[in-house]
Amino acid sequence: MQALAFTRHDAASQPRELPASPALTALRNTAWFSAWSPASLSALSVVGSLRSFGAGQVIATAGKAADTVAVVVKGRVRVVHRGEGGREVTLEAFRAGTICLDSLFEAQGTLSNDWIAAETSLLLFLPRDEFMSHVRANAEVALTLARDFERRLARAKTLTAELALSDVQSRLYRTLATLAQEEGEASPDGQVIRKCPTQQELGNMIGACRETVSRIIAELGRQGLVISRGRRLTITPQFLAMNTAAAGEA
Amino acid sequence: MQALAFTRHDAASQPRELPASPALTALRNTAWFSAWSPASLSALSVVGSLRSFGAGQVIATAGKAADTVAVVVKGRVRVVHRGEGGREVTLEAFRAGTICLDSLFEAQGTLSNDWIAAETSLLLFLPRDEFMSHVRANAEVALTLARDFERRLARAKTLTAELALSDVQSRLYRTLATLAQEEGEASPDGQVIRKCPTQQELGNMIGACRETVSRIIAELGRQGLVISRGRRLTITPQFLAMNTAAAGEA
DNA sequence: CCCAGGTGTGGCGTAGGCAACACAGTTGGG
DNA sequence: CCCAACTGTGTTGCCTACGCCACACCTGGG
Repeated sequence: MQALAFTRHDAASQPRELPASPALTALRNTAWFSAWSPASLSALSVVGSLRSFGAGQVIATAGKAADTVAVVVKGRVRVVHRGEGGREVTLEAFRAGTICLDSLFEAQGTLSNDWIAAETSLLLFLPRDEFMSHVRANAEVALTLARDFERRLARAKTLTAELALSDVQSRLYRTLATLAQEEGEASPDGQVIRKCPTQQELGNMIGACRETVSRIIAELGRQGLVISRGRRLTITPQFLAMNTAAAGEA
Repeated sequence: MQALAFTRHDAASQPRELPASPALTALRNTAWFSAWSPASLSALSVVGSLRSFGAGQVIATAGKAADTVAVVVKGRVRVVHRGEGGREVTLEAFRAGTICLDSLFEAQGTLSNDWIAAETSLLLFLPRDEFMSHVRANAEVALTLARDFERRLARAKTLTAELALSDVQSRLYRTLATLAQEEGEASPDGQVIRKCPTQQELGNMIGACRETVSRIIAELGRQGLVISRGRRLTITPQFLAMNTAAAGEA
């Protein structure tokens, strides 16, 4: 709202203000907001606040009032549900350029799950009402929102289906394959996943325990389908071929 | 069935406009469209077509082009994913007044799952593009859409979490409880669920097999927490008390 | 160098899927 | 009205996938 005037007067009489607000740059570089008008962006950036989190740090816990939305500027955020016995599942993951939205429409909404920084991350928090009023003003933007939700819904449904009718092995195979495709960098041996999620984390993503994941990956290694060295996991092209579009293994 | 009304007006010599189009009435009575302008509704109703389906009948199968959306005017639609070994899960259920949306935003979207009529149902099919152009024209409506998706996402996340970390028993307890609250009619003994889903269907909803569901319900009956007679299931208030907000049982 | 956090492996116990039947209810046809 | 043909339910037995426990080995960051 004021932002434009702000920057302009900056040079002249501004006591202490960054010439190119980091929040604004963050918004500009965020894929999710690509359809937004510059005016909305700068208006939003004024009321937003940047905060960074270390790997594993808790960003918010279930039950907290959902009065703010978080843009993932850098890093990765996981939405985690904790069960009784210390077990937990990762329900969703938000990578850089996406936005964590939960209970957006409930009047007195509260977060339904915990948000954890999966790695060192930089988040931009925006007041929910402010955010929503911009969405409300622009049908195209509202559609972006709907599309985003649809994508998330599709993912959730896939996971549900897998949990209900596949075994741990196939679930792991599939997530390794997609991980390779989305994160992997090509190399002579195959797709290399640098900074591969912990086996515990992999387990959480597919509803399995650490040990089982370990066993399966070890077996894959023995078969030469995968090379695991420390934090780096290499997925061979053959494995990829087997687990994309087809699914059958003994 | 609609055919009757149709023929009647036809004979009466109205070549172009039905005085009270069944499609329009359907739209008007559908909760999902309550925020829509009358103009949009009648425009849509003109291009919509009503069709009815018997219980268990397949409405559409995975892979079909998602070029139409379906409003559930009467009855209930289940979205089902079929796995290899004949097993299947119910991923979502749409009751009367809701609208089945899938792959709404993909350019060449195809349905990702099968749609089955859970009971005798009446559906109104609308061409997707037509539908979308109305949504696009009105931010408020687009927001309704987003809200709808968010609700579905929340449900999906709950199911995922349960599948990953609760056992069949607690899952069943919870769905029985919600079923009682949403479908049940009060009675001296408790909430009566008339036309309760088959045990097979219950199993599909929670990713369990028929036998297990049977065992658990039988046990509940023995404990007097539930009365199962034929197609009717009665949930006692005590059971409800136990499984709403609290969850712990031996 | 050391400690913490990640990984490999073995054993044990069990939830729950699959198969297999036997007994209802309901439908419908003669 | 009665007997088939179904469709849904109760129950029992077997068998495996996998979670949990327990412990030993890496490995990389301070």
